[in-house]
Amino acid sequence: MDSGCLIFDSSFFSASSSSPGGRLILLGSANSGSEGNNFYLSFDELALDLGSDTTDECFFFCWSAVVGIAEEGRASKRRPFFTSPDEIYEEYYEVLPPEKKRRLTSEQIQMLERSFEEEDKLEPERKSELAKKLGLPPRQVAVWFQNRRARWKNQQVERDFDRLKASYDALLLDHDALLEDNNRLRSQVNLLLEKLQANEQGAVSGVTSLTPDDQAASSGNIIALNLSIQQKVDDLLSTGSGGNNAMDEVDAHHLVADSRQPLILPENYHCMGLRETGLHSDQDDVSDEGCNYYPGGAVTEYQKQEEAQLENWLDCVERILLP
DNA sequence: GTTGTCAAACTGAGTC
DNA sequence: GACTCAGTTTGACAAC
Repeated sequence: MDSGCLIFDSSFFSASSSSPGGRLILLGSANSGSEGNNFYLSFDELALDLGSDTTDECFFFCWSAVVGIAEEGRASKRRPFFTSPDEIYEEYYEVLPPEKKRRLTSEQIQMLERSFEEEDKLEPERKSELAKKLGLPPRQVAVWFQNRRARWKNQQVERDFDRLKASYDALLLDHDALLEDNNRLRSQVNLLLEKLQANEQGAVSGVTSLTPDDQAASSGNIIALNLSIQQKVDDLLSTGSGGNNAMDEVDAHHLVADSRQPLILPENYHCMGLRETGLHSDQDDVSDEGCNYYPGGAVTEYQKQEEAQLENWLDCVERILLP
């Protein structure tokens, strides 16, 4: 007798060989032995057979015919018929010698996966039901669900990582574009500062280094710069920074709190930038009424006012452009 | 034969 | 006590 076996009542042998019970008996009679009126079948042979092509229904039918379990080294342990499939399962797997890892069949895995998709938690009733359908001990079904939940969690972490990385890459592109804008605007500011300084030196000596055209161009540049930055800030505030939500929520508010106010220029600033040369910002649709026009040439009060305001405004620009 | 990967199974702590 | 979870161990299997 093997280390574990089932003992069948001799009356069981009268079952038809075409029935599930008959199939089991045929196997038993072929591979095992007999003791008096009882016949035994090794667990190994039984498990092998049940694991191959025996249906779930056959499994239960067979087990309901079991009348006892015997183990090597102990007196034959007799017991009445099992009263429920669960009881049969428990006793079968308790007596079964500790197996090495049981690989699940693809059919079993498919059924488990379908069940997992429906619900990743396993209530006791569902566990028993699944265990019966699969021909597995409930404990193994529970372990499979536990491991499956762990695998799902790992996969979720990987999915989150991919999503965040894509978001980061997009943000990086935004950042690079902003840096480029920053540098371009900064060089414009430097250019204007240089011209401003040259103009100041000219004022001291009574000669302006700026021709009327230069002055007009300079003012035009300032207006364009102003509009460019204002547009940039407006874009950031209204549509976000290139469609990145995280940036929208953080940086746009940052701009509102820290940087927008300085961009509010003196009321007549855009007017002072206008020249009789006809230079006029296309985007500037504010009326020209009340504007101060000043003639080119020698330093005037207008120029002084403009320089003072320009310096003030450049401070504002610096606060925005410099980190 | 060694190594790496994956999945089954186990363990201990925490929760209800 | 039953259950879940994070972490770990162990065995099966494939690739080299």
